Amino acid sequence: MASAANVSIATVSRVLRTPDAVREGTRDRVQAAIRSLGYVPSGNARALAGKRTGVVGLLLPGFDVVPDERPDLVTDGGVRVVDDRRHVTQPFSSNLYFDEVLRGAETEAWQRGLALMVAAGRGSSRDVIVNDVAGRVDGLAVLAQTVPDDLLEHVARRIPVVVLADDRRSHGFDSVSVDNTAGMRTLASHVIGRLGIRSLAYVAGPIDSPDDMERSTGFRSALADHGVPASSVRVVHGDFGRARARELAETLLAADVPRAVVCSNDQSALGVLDAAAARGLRVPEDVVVTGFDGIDAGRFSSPRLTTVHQPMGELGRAAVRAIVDRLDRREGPPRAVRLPVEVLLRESCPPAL
Amino acid sequence: MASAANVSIATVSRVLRTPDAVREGTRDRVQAAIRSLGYVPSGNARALAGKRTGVVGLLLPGFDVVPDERPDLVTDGGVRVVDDRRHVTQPFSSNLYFDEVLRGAETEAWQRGLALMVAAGRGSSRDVIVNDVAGRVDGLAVLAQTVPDDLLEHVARRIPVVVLADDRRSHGFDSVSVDNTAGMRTLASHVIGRLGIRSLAYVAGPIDSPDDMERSTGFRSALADHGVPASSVRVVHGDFGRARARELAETLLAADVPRAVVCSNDQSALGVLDAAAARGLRVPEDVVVTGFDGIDAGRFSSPRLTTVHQPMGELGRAAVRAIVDRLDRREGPPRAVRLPVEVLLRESCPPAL
DNA sequence: ATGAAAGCGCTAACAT
DNA sequence: ATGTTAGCGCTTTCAT
Repeated sequence: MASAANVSIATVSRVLRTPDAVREGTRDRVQAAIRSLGYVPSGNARALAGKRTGVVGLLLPGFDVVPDERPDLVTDGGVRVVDDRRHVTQPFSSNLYFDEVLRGAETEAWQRGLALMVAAGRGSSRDVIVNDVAGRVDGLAVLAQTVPDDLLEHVARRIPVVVLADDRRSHGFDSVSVDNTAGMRTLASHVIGRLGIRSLAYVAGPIDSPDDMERSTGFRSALADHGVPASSVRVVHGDFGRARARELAETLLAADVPRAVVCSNDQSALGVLDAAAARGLRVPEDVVVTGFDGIDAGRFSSPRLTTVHQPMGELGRAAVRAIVDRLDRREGPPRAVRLPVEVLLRESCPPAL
Repeated sequence: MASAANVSIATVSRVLRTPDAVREGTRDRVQAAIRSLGYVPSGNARALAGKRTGVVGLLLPGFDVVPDERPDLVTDGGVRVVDDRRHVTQPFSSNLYFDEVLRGAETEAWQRGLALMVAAGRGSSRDVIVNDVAGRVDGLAVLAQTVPDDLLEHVARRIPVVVLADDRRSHGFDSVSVDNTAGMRTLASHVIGRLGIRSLAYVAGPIDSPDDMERSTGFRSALADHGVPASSVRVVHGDFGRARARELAETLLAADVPRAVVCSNDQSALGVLDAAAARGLRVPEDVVVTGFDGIDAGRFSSPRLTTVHQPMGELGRAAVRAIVDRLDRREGPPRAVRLPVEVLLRESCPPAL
């Protein structure tokens, strides 16, 4: 390549990185050669020589997509024809969540001239994958609970690691998370203060979930703010899943029906909606229901779900920013970025009754 | 690193790549050192030495996310509260399309021990980005119309390139696309042959769209198959957009209403649904409507949209497979993979009337 | 303004 | 079974 333009390899490098440092005639000659030879510089060699890769990594939890079963109606001309009328809508929301994070990270990365390498921490090969991407990038963003702590610590000794959706300062990692507490506090204040509801139930998540803990704290703050005794609130613990929440709500809504059911996440709230419908209770007329997350299914439920929306795309963007920050400032205590959330009032708990 | 375990650098390499070629004691010593030093091997150096990166690239069209505007209701405790009741659902479907492709590619890549680098060909910096990823990967998958041909040809001289969702054999590229023709033919056959409808209208897309051409061909085949004269079908050309389709359909459904409106894509079909609703026509009782693509919005429309579903995830997977194939067999004519589609019969055009 | 040469951190012969 | 060594394709001084 270099020889085709009668220049040294160093000059080719200059044409690519610092074109102004090369005389015009020479530059043109080199560029012509690049074109005619179909030359594309090796990013790997560059990264190796330059001691930085210009790539950031993003580790998502397993993507495992389970295709749903639908009966063949006929197979006509090699094309499957399926009766999709009763087809149960997939709980695709969790995937969407990651997709948005990914898109945010992608956007921010390229805006900063960085490439993005994605990987999903799938099962057994996870360690290999993690090391593999860690060895190719300048910094790594990891979604909470995707990678065990010890592996993360190992990697963090070499490159900046930022944990998403979980405040890990205490573990020594930079983190980007969402303001669960303020979000729930605001939503609950709406229910109690604005709508004037004082008969409440709370559907919590698993006791060990950090998200749930923060949201519960926010909920209790709202109670305190408005002088509602915590003891007057019936609290049940679900598992963040729709089915379990529905079971719990069947009981909750059996007698002495609360005027509001506040849930720690959207899936639970959807389960409560299911139970309310089964019991013939109208939402929001008989009971208002709220969720947390802003998953897509909540936009399509009936009634549509009032919730606290997490800025997924921003999470991805902030992650990349955090990595870049850390790259510029290798030392210093871990930082935690808190992203604001947004309360979305929809039909299941409207602005006013 | 090597010295910490009293071995040569070559032995470290062996422990990592061919552990069995190293005596157990030595291996343990090296692994201990790896752990205690937080050593992560450089993927770049490896790629450089090994003459292959183990990474495939995926180029998507711009991800540009336009956040929608919603009015602030109040801002309470730093948390925005928004009345989201009338919030128009975003046409997020096109994004979902790419997300699924991405997920498919991701899955296939990691199953084959390859990493995945993603980039969105955004505006001006596109050339830079393309070259940047091209220089870092063993092969590149590009979504149709993301990158101009000359750039693609340049890159293709160095690494395998496969074009997605567009049959580019004629251009010399490998490609993975979807069987538009058979899909439309099958769906139209259902309408004509099975439902016995002979009064049809067809909403086409832009005349220069390869997708549209194939679908039109499939449609005409179905007409011929069932002896319906092409001249009896009213054909209008839209732009694949919902708004334009609605305008066209207003006219189409004004008088002499066809029993079926077959559309070249889902967005158009949704526009037709809009028009039908505006005119007080019942779907499917008065007129049946079909689309093509299988976008999510069609699962949530009312009535739900009968369509031909494209296997987006498979597209991504097949793309990675095509790259790997080509890597093993650098020479030879371009190959075109055709993926099967699936007809999904939903309420807008049910299995039977 | 350009060339020469020393690495960057590995892998892959080739030796021992 | 392990060490030695020559690159891989660049960037970056240091000369010229």
